[in-house]
Amino acid sequence: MPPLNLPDNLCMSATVKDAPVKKTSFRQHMQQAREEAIVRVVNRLLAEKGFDAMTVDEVAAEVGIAKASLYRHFPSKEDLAAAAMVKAMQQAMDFIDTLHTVVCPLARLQAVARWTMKVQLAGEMPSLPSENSSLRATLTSHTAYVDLLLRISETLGGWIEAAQDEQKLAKQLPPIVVLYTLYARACDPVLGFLKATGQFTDQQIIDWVMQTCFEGLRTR
Amino acid sequence: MPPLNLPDNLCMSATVKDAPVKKTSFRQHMQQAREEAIVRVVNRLLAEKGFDAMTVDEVAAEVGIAKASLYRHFPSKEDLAAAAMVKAMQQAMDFIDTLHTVVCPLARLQAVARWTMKVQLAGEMPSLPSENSSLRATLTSHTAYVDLLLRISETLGGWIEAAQDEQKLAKQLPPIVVLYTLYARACDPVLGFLKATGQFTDQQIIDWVMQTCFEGLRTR
DNA sequence: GTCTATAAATAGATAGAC
DNA sequence: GTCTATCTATTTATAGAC
Repeated sequence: MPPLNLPDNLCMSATVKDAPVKKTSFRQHMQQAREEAIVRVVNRLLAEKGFDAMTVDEVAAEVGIAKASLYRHFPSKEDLAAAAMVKAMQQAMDFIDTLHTVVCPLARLQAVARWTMKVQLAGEMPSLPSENSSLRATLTSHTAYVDLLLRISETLGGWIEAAQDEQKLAKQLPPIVVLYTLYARACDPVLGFLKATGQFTDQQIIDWVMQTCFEGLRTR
Repeated sequence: MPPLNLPDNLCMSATVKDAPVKKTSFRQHMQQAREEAIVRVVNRLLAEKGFDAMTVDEVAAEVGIAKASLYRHFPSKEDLAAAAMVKAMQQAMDFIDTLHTVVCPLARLQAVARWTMKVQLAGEMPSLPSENSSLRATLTSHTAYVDLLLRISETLGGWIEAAQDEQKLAKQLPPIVVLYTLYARACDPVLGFLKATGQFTDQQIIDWVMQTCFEGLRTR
């Protein structure tokens, strides 16, 4: 037994002494794998059609399990969506954590924007909840979601202020305007519109939207 | 009886000779007024919650008529939405037509962008149809909608090319990228996010989003 | 834990009286 | 033309067998 009462995610001991735990661990592993498969499907459907148009029947069918089994893992449709949002934000946070080696704050922000656009073009970016959705209430009471959103916002907010101090980002704009703009670009429908024309590569599309975002439409 | 078989909307004669016609005209007027009231409600609900979350019961309740009466005016929910979209685009086209006195093409484009943002903050901008919605099929087969979208796109497209020729708009960007970007900004969620903070005036919000759109996030 | 079958609620759309 | 009442399909969610 550890001397300190650490939360589970901070307990680093990988070795297990008792035999019975092995079976439990295996089961937990299987359950986790199943839930990850579910979340992957939800993530894609959420990106494709949005929360309202996504049906639980659809999710169950695509995962290949019965709907009742789905509800054993997640208590409601809103919680399904919340899990998908949390996973997407965790991946974003993971990517953000890889950027601490990049010195220039503006470059870090641009790297994040580029990453989110790539995720969106891959059809893996769950769309933002529209403001009056039933989803919003669930999300704002979902601590994992709120915590992650806060951490990401604080990290990016710090970078934004640093970039403004370096005169790299427009100082006339309040940091929250920049932050919300970056969030909005992660779901920018322009990417999908341009992709739907079938005339451009993903790389071209991302480069153009990156330019409109950071350089603006007007000639420099 | 008129000598030519003109469509109704091209018949300019305001004076009516036969008495019975007066009643018909009055009825038509009333019907048109009712339909305009319906479209106003649909427009607002579409802006608030989007097509999927909007219910026909809601529309009927807010207009103050029975649902069956609604269906006498519009054959389906999709047609309700289409009528709202068409009306919004007609208003956009009307505004665009007032801009032919403005000489600078860039100034015209900026005026249009500013106008759409004002409409959106007023809660009167019906949101874009998500790509796989049942609404999209109806819209693309709705000639009035397609015609208006085409006319607006051609007008703005011409202004974009002119502005690029004048070196006012970034020439690296294909005109279609600029056009889609302007369309997307008309529905930019950043406006709603910033308004929801309650910290800023509509004028501030519009000025900031206009700056991010045309000047970009990076320092000039 | 997964399944089949079903409940409960709500959606879009229509019938038929007035 | 507008209403009340209803139909039909779909959706979220659950009961209960295995």
